[in-house]
Amino acid sequence: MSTSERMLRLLSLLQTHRYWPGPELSERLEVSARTLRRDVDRLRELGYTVDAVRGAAGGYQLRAGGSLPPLLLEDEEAVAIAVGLRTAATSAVSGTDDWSVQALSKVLSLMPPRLRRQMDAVASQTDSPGPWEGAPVVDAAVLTTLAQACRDSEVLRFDYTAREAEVTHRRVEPLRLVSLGRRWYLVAYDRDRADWRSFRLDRITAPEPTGQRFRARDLPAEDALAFVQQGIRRMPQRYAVRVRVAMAADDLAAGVGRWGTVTEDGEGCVLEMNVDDLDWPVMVLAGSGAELVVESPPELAEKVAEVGARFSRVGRAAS
Amino acid sequence: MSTSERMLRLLSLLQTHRYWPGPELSERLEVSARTLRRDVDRLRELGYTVDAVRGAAGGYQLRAGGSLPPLLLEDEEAVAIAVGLRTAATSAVSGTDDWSVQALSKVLSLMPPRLRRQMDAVASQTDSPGPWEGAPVVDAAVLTTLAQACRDSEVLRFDYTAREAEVTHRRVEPLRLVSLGRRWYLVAYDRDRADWRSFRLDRITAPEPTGQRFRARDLPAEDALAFVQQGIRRMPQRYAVRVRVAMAADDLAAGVGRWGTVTEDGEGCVLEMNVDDLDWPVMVLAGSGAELVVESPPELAEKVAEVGARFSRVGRAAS
DNA sequence: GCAATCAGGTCAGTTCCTGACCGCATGGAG
DNA sequence: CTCCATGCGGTCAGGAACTGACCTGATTGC
Repeated sequence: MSTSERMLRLLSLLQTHRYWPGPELSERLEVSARTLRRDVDRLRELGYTVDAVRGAAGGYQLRAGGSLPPLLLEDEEAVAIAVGLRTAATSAVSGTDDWSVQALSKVLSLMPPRLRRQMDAVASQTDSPGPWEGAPVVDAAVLTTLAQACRDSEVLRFDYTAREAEVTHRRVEPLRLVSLGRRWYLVAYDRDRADWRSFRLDRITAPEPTGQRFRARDLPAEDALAFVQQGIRRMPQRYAVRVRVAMAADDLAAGVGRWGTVTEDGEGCVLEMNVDDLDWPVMVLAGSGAELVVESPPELAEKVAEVGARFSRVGRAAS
Repeated sequence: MSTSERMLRLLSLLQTHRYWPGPELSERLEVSARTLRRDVDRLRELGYTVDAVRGAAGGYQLRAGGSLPPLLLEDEEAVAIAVGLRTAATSAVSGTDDWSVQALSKVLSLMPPRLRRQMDAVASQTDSPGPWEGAPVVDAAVLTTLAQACRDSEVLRFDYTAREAEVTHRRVEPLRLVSLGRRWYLVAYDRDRADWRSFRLDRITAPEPTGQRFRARDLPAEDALAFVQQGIRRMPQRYAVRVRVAMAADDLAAGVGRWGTVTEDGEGCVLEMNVDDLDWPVMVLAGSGAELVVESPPELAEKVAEVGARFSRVGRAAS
């Protein structure tokens, strides 16, 4: 076994189990105890923090250091990571979204096929179609394909379904992925139209990297995010929800989380949220079990009334 | 720079960018082109699949091989992974949950403090208090602390809030984490009570590894999962939901996802789900916008009627 | 055809790695 | 307190492995 390989195996061992007695390590690596000590020293010189406990029942332990060591993962751990990243990236909720995509595409491009199949199997059972969001869910495969094409400056082909439902074929030079609101956009130079465009990812189908690389052009905007924002005439409609609820502020806040603010107000409290989709506030209100008054928007009042009427009919029919 | 370090840097470079021209690599690594070729050979001998494209504009490329190479991550990628795993693990939805925990505890224990802080910051903005689940959310810190204690066979101390709200102090030998339904349990040998117990994680506070290690005992059960199942007298109440809905099966299925099955039935369709919590089916039904008949359970019919009545009152008050 | 790239053989010099030995420091168990 | 298992590090000599330089081919795109 070469030295490099041995170092990797040592790192791997130190990552799986907290304490390793020296003799056990040296036996596993098939080297003398002296060489093991030298290997540990080498790791330390590389910047990894290896604690050592002396005395009887002592041993070695890898501790968090200044930088992240190369992660040596079991197959199942890798699958778990991929699945987690997949849902994180496709739901596009947080501020880490684009890094999630980057990490995902890195992991995916390195995962052997059998692990990728395993991941698909798990993900197909896991992917919850985000109950609260009406936003279209992005296909993870599309996302990673585009991310890799951006990273590699590779010309890309895909079909695009524009607003009017006409499907067009595109050949573009992809620049960057942007996540805005709950949507993903691809900023790319359209070769056939000879201009920059932004594409909604949920309207892209059958993306194919061509293998052909290109030199980056100048984007006529501050950055990709700005370009997308310029291009969007009408932002997705947002509702400013304001509802008076007859219950303790704390109890309501527990069910709402960070997607709304709850303020006390006399006997009850006031719930304020900004949402794209009225289903989620409706659910919160239904679950609250408390009397309420919808102050705005009118659409929510209508929706509540509609649900009330419909559910009342159910009540009569089923009783 | 030592050979081992150089190999790691080469792997890292190959992981970040798809194609690398040989001369650029050899320059970055500060070695001759010949040595670079030898390094690539070494990688191949270690089992990694490095593709090479000859001819002008050729280069090297790391491809998915038989096994996952050590992942060399950027800080932000690591944060994204940790956040993803954290939500995957704490929401305990999928079948990968325990592997998520293991991967998470591995990543966390290796992450330098600054990255962990960064992760906390992001997670605090991200953690959606799972709108659909009434189940208590498990603290990620508790989860990973316990996972590590299990892995390391380390005696653990914590406070436990039993059903009757009395807080007791425990010293246990942790064996394994089990995720059942939407809950996490710790199977451990309680040293003071001299017997095996299972603890609900959402009732554990302030867990502290003592550093003291122990020899594993025999669990009086098939495995940890079986032990937990035996111990739980009353499983969380599950409702078998069956509702007739007057809309196309496909449209409804899109909103329900894998958490229920939709079958066509004459003009409309039938929705069947198994849930712990009736809020989620109520929301699906509210969002459907269609007439419906609740066939079971009666609790759902009551709930629908209650919401219907309450929302109707809102309708009158707001109009 | 030419230029750029990867592939791989050979060789000599040098580096570095290994195992063996040594004495010392540390911490827990008896 | 004493003993023992463990980690720490110095030194040394032999040998393995690495490196760069040089060479010849093969492949690919312009």
